[in-house]
Amino acid sequence: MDRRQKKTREAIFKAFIDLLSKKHYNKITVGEIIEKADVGRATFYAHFETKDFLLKELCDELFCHVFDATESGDGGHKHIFECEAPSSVILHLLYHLQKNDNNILELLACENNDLFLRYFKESLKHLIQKQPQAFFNKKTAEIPDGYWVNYVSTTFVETVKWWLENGMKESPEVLAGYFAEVI
Amino acid sequence: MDRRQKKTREAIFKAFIDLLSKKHYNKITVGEIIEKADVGRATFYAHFETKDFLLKELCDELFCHVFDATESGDGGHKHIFECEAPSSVILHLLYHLQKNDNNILELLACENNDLFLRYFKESLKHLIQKQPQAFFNKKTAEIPDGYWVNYVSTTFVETVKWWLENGMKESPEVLAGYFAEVI
DNA sequence: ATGTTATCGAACATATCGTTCACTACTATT
DNA sequence: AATAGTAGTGAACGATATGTTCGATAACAT
Repeated sequence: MDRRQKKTREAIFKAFIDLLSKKHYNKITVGEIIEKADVGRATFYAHFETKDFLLKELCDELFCHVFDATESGDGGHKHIFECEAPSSVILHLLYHLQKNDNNILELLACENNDLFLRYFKESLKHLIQKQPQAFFNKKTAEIPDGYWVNYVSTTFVETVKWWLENGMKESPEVLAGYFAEVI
Repeated sequence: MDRRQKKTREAIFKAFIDLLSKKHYNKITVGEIIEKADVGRATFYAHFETKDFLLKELCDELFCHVFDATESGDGGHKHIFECEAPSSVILHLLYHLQKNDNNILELLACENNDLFLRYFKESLKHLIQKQPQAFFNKKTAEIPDGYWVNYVSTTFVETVKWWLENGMKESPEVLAGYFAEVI
């Protein structure tokens, strides 16, 4: 990819994340984004059809990285959830969050980012459906699958949100304990 | 209150609910609302400062009615949650939802209404904190209160949402069973 | 060196917002 | 029934944001 394109794209993402952590998505204007990113108006629209698409692409990039990370070269893990015992998937994810890869925390922590949380939850749902053994161990037969998947993913998202809103004082282990407790 | 004021206010609420059930809050314009409500532009702004305030007032009215209903005259209940055994609070609430008082269902069911769900959840939190015995019976000591309250209210909201999205085939009893099961 | 592509920057038409104002219609009170 | 007060009307307005266009410039790949 052209170096210029990459630079522009990243500048826009960065400006957008910056703004998202300070104000509500609805109140952010394209004008603010391009000013902060120091990018021409036409350039913005050459990259993203609308502000909504910008958010979507941002989410795709972030969650793709978090849930499907492939690190090449430095001997990193191939796939977050294939190199771990299923029981520690949650813990692993919490560690990633604690390290704040990709500044994902700013976005999860800030109020009013429902769209963002929705994407997070959707990614989780896919994960749960792929790796049910990590989550389904306590499932009782009478509850429908769809209800259970929704329940588990929501609870996890809310657990993380609560963690952030309360200063992330707990260790990932303690938090995973809370999560396991209610599930 | 002046009959005209009341009529206008209700026409605006009705139009707004109508639109909310069809499209995303962000995409609804004041122009659409006043056209559907058949009300002058200046009139709208005489009643509501902005679209955001309209939503807030709508939520206040609906949730106030659902959570704090006082029916006078026809021998109705004084306060939904004072005339019931604590254990059936959830069931009672589900019955109310099933009857679709105030068209609240359209709003909960439609996609993208996060603001609305937030209000619902906040109301629930207050309820839980007022009536902990209805929800806290299974609480284990190690979990922080804030986490638990958030967990229970979120799970309830998500339970209702799941119910709606799947056609409300289950009876309130069955659904309360699912809820009790996961909690 | 050359053709291609990305960005710039300014201008543009369009849409929505929230306000204003003179005018009309309704309501409550006497 | 007359009147004073209140609410709604509808058109117009300035301000702001949107998404597009286009010629000029600079960076890129080969």
